[in-house]
Amino acid sequence: MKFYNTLTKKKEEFVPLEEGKVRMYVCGPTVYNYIHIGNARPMIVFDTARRYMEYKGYEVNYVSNFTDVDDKIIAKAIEEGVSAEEISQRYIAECKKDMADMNVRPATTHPLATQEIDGMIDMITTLIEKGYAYNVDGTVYFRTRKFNEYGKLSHKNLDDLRSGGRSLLVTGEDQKEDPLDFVLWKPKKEGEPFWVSPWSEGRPGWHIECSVMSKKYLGEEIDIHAGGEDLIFPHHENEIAQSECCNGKIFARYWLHNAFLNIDNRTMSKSLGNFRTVREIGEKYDLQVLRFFMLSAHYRSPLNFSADIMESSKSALERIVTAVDKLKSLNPKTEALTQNEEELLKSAQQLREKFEEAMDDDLNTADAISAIFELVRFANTNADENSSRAFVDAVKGEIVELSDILGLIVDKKEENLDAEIEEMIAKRQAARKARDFAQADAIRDELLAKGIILEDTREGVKWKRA
RNA sequence: GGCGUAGUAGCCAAGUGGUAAGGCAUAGGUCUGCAACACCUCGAUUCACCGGUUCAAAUCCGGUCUACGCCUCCA
Repeated sequence: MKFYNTLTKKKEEFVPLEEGKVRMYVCGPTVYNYIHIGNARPMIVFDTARRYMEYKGYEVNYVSNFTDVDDKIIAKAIEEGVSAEEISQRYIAECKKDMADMNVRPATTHPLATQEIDGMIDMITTLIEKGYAYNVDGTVYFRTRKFNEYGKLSHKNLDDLRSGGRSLLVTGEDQKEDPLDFVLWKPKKEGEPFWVSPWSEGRPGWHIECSVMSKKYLGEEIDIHAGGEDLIFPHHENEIAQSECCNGKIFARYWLHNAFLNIDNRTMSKSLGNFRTVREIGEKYDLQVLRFFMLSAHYRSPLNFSADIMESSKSALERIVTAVDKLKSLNPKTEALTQNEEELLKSAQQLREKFEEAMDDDLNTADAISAIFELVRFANTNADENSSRAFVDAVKGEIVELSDILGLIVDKKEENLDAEIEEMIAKRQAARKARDFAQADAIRDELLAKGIILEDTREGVKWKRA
């Protein structure tokens, strides 16, 4: 299994620190609103990475935080006249709902920044003792020039950064020894939540949170650290600086970053006002469709979101679900595999190999999905009422299992219809038998109005929800 | 200004030196009372453009154009 490592700019064979185990940290959202579909991309992509590694037999310790103290949360709390905690608790709950609907599994641990303040104070203390940080009137800064590997992840050099075209000066900048120094601890402003520290009553900087939570739940050295590409600089660069200076060890071996999601070819941003929440998409589509859409491109390629592409994703996903439905509705007359079927299953096996090769190659989910579609074609062509039960089950199992690795649910649970609707379907069948097609079509239209689509297949009447 | 991506059929998207996967949409056909589903068939002599290397390039090198990202809170 290979991953593209931002640190080395190469695809590298994945070798965990401890055989059979993976320690993985994914930067989670700041919870001040419903998550948007840009937040959803890393969640889906790295959840898929986790599922695949588990499929390969690894035990994955997957940690993803919620940043629950931050300017935006405080601003929202003031706006609503409630506590910051109330805001963060509310949106953590909503986020978990969205994750469940996208079939993103809960992390092994979801730490909260506000629950880890002691660890942050400890780490900052150590950094000061070692000379990597300094306190100016209650604000603690990290001394970037003291860490000579600073820039190794984003491949920037400090001189370029200092002489960049943009001014790095912001409020309070004159206190810093160097413009690139960043905040580890800052004093509270009036009305803000705060914690007591040796330097001031205040709160931690954003970067220190992830360093501390990663260390506490995964250890000083971890295998994989992941997140959106915008986090490379400064967030992840700063995490490396903090953790490596504090612990004296390599922080993370593999750095994985997903590319951005655009909307109608434009960056999603607050200023453009074009960001879309997962909740909003969920009102129109099953979020499985969103998941399918996200996985239809490679995670390191920019992905464009539009209504048309969602529609085509919906149709594509339906093709897989329909094929599985058809397999489930078959009533095989024989049980055991025939020799011919045994041969056929070997070619199905090759598609699983194609799937694995794709996933092994830096999570090429687009190629992996194409293997599933080839399996669908295989099923549609080769499985029918004359197939044995063993064959039908094996083919169905392949499609369902591979889809499940991608977190796509294609084996929908049987749903019971109302007695009333069942009766209408029976009535329509009677009408068809009597060749009263006008009546049959009228009933079909009536059901359609209720959101039930009927299909007369060779295996009998089937229905699905619109 | 610095760093870095991308440009493959109407659309989405794999492929990174050996002769263009897959999906959606469209069209024709088989099936069907009709519809839907399913299946079959059809589409790039060609991979933004111009040069170069090579027996061989969408893939490597140089240049041009276009779009985009990070450097600033944002996944």
